[in-house]
Amino acid sequence: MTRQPRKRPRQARSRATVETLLEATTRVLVDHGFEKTTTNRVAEVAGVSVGSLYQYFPNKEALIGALVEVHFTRMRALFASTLAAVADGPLPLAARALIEAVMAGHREHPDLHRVVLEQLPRLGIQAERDGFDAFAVPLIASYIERRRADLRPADAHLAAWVLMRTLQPLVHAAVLRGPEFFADPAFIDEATALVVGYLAPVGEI
Amino acid sequence: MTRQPRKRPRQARSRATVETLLEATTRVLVDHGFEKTTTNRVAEVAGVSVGSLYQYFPNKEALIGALVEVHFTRMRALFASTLAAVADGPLPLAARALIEAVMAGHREHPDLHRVVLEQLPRLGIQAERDGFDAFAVPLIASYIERRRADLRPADAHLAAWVLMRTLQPLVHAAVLRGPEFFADPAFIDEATALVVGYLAPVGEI
Amino acid sequence: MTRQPRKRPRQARSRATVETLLEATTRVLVDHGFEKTTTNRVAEVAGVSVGSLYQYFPNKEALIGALVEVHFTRMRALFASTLAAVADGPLPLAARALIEAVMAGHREHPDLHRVVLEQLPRLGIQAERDGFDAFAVPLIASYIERRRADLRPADAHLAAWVLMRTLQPLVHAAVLRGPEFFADPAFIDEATALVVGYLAPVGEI
Amino acid sequence: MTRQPRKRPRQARSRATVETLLEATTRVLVDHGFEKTTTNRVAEVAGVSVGSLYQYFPNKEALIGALVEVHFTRMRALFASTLAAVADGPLPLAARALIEAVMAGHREHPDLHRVVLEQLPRLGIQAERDGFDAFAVPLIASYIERRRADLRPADAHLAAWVLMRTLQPLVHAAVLRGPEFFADPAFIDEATALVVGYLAPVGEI
DNA sequence: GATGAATGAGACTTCATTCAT
DNA sequence: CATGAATGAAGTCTCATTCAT
Repeated sequence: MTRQPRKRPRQARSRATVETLLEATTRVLVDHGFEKTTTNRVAEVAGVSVGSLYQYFPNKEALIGALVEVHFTRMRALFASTLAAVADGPLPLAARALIEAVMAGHREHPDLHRVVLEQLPRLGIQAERDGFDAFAVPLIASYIERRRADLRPADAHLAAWVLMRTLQPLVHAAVLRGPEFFADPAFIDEATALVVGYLAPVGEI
Repeated sequence: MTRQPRKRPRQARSRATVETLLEATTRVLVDHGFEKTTTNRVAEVAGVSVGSLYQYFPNKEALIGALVEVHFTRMRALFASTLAAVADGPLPLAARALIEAVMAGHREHPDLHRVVLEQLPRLGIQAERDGFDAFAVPLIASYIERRRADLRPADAHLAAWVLMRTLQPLVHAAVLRGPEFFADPAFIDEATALVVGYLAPVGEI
Repeated sequence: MTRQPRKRPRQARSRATVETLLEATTRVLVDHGFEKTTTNRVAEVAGVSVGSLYQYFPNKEALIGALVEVHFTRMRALFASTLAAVADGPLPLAARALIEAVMAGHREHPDLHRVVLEQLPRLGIQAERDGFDAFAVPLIASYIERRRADLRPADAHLAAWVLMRTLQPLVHAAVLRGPEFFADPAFIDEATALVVGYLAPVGEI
Repeated sequence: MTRQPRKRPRQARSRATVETLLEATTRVLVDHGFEKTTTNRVAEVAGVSVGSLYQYFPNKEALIGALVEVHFTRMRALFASTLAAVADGPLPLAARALIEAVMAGHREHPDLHRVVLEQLPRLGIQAERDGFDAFAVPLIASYIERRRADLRPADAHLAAWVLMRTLQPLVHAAVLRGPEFFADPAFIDEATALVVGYLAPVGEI
């Protein structure tokens, strides 16, 4: 029911336990899949008793939820800092940089990411609102807004949403196709062309 | 394990049973969600015994799988016939027609489709690729190939894949946002712009 | 409940069906083991509908029971005729002949025999009374009785029972050890020594 | 699949639970037979939840297997100590002592033993060999070896195997015939005669 | 007589969660 | 705070048997 951690760990030991539990959850999720991820198994892998798990997470949902939150927190930071760095440069460079940043973010733990993304609907989380979109779409929208003169879209927010809902799955699909495909520069060229062609189809910039 | 129907119904009676079971699955899935969709409940709603369910579907997965298959079969037919009809016209019209066709395909049973789309990952990532991409990507690739002179992409197959992995999630996201958003013509405009901008950014056609 | 065939097949076709069903039962039993022997599978292998199976056998027990009965009928005939042939010769030859006869009887379908013997307790059949012992023990007892002067045992019936309960499992164990062991003449020598040593330990005959 | 206990009980409480479960299994097996012995019924009789049962036994087979193992462990100890005690005395006394020991081992819980013996084939033919033969045959073989001068058999190992595969079923058959027969001293006389006649038919010892 | 679809009780097993120690 | 034994509702699936066609 609740999806907040039952209590904020104040002591160092508690924080360590929580950390260990999240890592164990990751491993079990990646190794065995969601269906076989039981709280008992997670506790065992974490080297902790089930009771302790329930000390920090009121239920299974909260456990997975915390993991998802970690993922999104990392991605938000990555995205925001990259955008800030390239916001004033030419569009093609900015697009390419953002795409590469997101791909880099997934390259680290592709298995975990797949499993996390697959579980979003099940957690009743509106990925769009609670996850990443709610954070990234406004950023992109204001970027488009600022450059409105050079870009095609009339509705900056809608365009930002379209880009998000387009690029994210594209990157995920690329991740899932495996590292050989992933490393192919042709793919990044095409993704960049998609963004640029959508925002500035006449090639003004 | 298996996801094939256990046996083909031969008599009229059993064909009706299979039909009833699929309808019941749809209803239970829509009303209660995947987690609460049990074989017993489906059988009960279908007014049939569990045993009969297992006569035709070796397990729960096969039941959902059959539903997904029905969905994909319809979509493939819809996609192929629409593409055939617009393949010789101007690109923007073709793009718009295809997008509208796919959206129309989802408009019929939006609840069912939402639930089917949410279950795809669980049925194996292959589902999407095998179900639709393997069918649609070659069609699009040959379309691009034929018009290679007018279009930007060098690698027709890669471009077709990018479009598939881009548009499909975009449409799905739109479906999941609900009917109000779905009805907005601005969304179709933007999706069309995405395709056109990607394939012919300088607007030759 | 009942263990009698539901009705005696009078027509040729019926007799053929019963025959086919028994053969199918044998094959399924040997190939899949008792646990996986279902009436539906037997009917399928027999190329007959389950309904037809129940036309001739009131329940599963009766089906297996009929098979067991066939086995015992063959063995009884084999045993009786062999004993009749050697009853008047020297004990060691008689013993050896009987042992070899029983072994020959098992050599034909060792898998079937194993499975039949394993199922005896489950069928609630007192192997000793209904199966083979009730038939063979009196025969052996009367053999001992007739030669009482030359043999050790005081209680012919008890001795016959001991021999039965001794040799039968010994032969079965030999069958289960496989054909290499089975073919070893040393084994038959030992089994013969067992019988002779028991009946006439001082070697008078 | 597995027939090993799922986890070793560490606390006193859990050891008690395992004990209770085995006793309950015994009772249910004796009262209702194998077919009607369900894990739920066993748990209920044990006054424990099914979950607890599955905490210690991965499946029904393992439960029965544990019972059988207890039986064999007792029998092995009984057999080894008896043989050690009589190994240096005269053969007839040794034979009689061993037979009586094994019978005494069965006399304690005849119902349980009957049911265990009936289930052996179902648990895999290996059970007998692994459970007892692999242990007892070498012991008997070395006994024969040591007295090779006084005994008939040339191949000590073969003779030991023949004796095992002969006496064990004989005792079991006696157990299954019920206590009246069991108590008859004439039976033990005959069994002893069987062993002595086989090993030393000329009666030297 | 034959067919085979349908039945449904009941078997085995899992796992999130609690609570005595 | 930690432990881990215990819980038990609930889920998936099987199969002997029946009966309408």
